[in-house]
Amino acid sequence: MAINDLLTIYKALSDETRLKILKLLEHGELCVCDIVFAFDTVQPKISFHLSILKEAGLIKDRKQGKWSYYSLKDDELFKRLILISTIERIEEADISIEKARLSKFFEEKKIKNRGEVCKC
Amino acid sequence: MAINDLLTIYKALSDETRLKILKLLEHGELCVCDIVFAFDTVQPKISFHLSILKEAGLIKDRKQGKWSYYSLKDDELFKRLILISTIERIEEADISIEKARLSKFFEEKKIKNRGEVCKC
DNA sequence: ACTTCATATAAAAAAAAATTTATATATTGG
DNA sequence: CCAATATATAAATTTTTTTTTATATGAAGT
Repeated sequence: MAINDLLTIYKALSDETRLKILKLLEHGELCVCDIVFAFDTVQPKISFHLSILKEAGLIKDRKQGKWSYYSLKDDELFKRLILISTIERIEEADISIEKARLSKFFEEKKIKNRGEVCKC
Repeated sequence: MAINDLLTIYKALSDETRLKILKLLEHGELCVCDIVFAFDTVQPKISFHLSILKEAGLIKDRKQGKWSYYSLKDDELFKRLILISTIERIEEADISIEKARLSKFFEEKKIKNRGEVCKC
């Protein structure tokens, strides 16, 4: 592994928002708007951070209709190690606000869609 | 581990000079002037990077006379994991120039000190 | 005490990264 | 085809990090 690949990975992990995004993706994929809502911020900011995580090979995306779903990409051993040990080390207290917003967002979508499968 | 500790560690690892310093420390302690020579650069720059690695708890220092000797600090499990997997992943090709300079520096000191124990 | 040498620290300048704001693309439903 | 929505991209601004330059500290030898 060239030193530049290492640098790209560590730089990707050197930002609070990005670490938290990885933590939120712990249990499965989320679309951009989920994450935007979780952080109560603007969409280009989240897209920017997602692009850096993707560039580092730590997440992957899947397009479906208008939506882009992002999830962890841990197919390489080193990245799996990094992801597992990093995500495990982030305490619930440090992500609880974002998780709470996300739950609320999911609730709202459920109500809006009358219990139907999530559209976003 | 609070998210800020993780961030401090990953930020410390997000710089080429610092990764290379860790690699150079793989086999034991070095003083500041060794590292300055290895990188063919100025001393405040190296002191700056050493302070960031130390702040992150990845290296420790030991003062002896005029000299400061730095070495890896892998007493915590997570940091040991990070250090081992990081240093192991840096290829020889990416550090060979610095190592060559360092060897030369050691040789010069040996000659200067007539084979006596390294003073710096 | 004075000078030299190794290192640290501080201030200023330069470079890199993140955020904001605006705009573009592409998909869906009418 | 048109409007609405989700996301991406670009440009401008702000913030953070790194580098450079200058100076300070502190130990060792004279």
